[in-house]
Amino acid sequence: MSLAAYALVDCNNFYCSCERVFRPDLVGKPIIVLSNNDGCIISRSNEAKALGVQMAAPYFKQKRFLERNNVTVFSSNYPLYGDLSERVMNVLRTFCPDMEIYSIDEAFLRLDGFSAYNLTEYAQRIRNTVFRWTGIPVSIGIAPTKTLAKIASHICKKAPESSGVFNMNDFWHSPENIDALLEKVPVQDIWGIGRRSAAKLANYGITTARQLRDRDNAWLQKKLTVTGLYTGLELRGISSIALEEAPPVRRSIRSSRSFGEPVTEKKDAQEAAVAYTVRAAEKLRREGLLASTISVFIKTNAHRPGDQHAEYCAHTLDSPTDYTPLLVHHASEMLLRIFRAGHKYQKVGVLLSGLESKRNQQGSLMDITSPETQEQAQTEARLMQVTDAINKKFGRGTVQYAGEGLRQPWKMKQNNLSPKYTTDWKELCEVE
DNA sequence: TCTGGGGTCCTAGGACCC
DNA sequence: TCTGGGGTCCTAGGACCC
Repeated sequence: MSLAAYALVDCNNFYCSCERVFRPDLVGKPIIVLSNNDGCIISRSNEAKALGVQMAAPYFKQKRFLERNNVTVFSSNYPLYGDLSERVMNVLRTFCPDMEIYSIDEAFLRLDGFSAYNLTEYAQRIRNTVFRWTGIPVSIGIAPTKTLAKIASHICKKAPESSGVFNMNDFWHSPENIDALLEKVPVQDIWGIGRRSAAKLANYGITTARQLRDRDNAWLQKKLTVTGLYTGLELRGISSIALEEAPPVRRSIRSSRSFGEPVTEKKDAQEAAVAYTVRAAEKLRREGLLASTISVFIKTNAHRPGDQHAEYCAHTLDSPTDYTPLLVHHASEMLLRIFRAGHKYQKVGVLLSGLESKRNQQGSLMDITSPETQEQAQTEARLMQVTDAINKKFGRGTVQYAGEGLRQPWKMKQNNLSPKYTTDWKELCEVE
């Protein structure tokens, strides 16, 4: 039987690469992309990495250094990244229909059926095509399991001579090569092993992927739960984490942001809670879902130990809904309940959970409710449809809820935003 | 002055039931 | 009144991911 073959296609420094597609003048130069609120650094070009710029470093601490070194800085522009991601995924699908979109910049492909091809060459073709059609450079790791494919893609990024593809299957049948390779992988670089588990494993003298692989199943399960057991099996080449081709059913929708400035006024925190509820409810309807529970949380800045307050409040509705005014009403009320004057708040968030499909619900609703209730439900649904349609056509916030406020002093910072080149007619790229 | 946002899964423990 | 096993469901907290 031939070896299973999973490929992980991973976009290189994805957000930076997206910015460069529209700014070719920045190719070969150091650039970075910041998190929301211009808080910390979440993507670095190779040139920025070479300067020693650290991932997740707070921007304000690096600002001087970045200026001195002529690093170009971008606020994150998610509509742009989402659009380019979709284009990359569409190209990949033409090469392999057995595909799992794992994140905005990664996809797993199941390449078993392509044994007639030389897989390394096939991956090379995928890589070249993605770059030609979208401008995004990718790395591809191939191995008998998803966990090993992740490792293969890391290896490939670190080794320039791999020319963007690393195929572990090519020498799977020489165990000493695989041993040598896994020996060089630190345990915390393995998919599914985070900081806490790595620290725990270090206490048992386990610091490399090879050492983890060689522990027995019972030990792995005892120390790291079943997820750790699966990781161990996958490191041995036994596929235990399946390809998920259909996106999993969503369980929750969250909307939360750090404030641009610390918030001390109840009214401002309440506006933010309302605004986030409006956004979460839009997403709910876009995906044809209803929520049965809404929660609101508020917190102060964890980096300011002198002023700490964090609280959370949940409300379960009589029946699941996607009606914004009702959700806004509950969110607003809960916020007032958890807000305490005298604190400098950093963040408010809204979580919708207990989600179910609207389609399943409608039938049963019709059976048991009165004509008046049905009519009201239809009026509400139409109102939501109309506001969604207007906001889609003319831009978010064209129709706004009064509770969201107008001045919005709590709004996040985005001082280095690039234009919406691909998703907004007003900001299309101009060609001269 | 300034430190992201949005998700999932697993386990333990409590409440409740037969 | 006391005793017991076994099952389900829910929630909070921890850990992980990109």
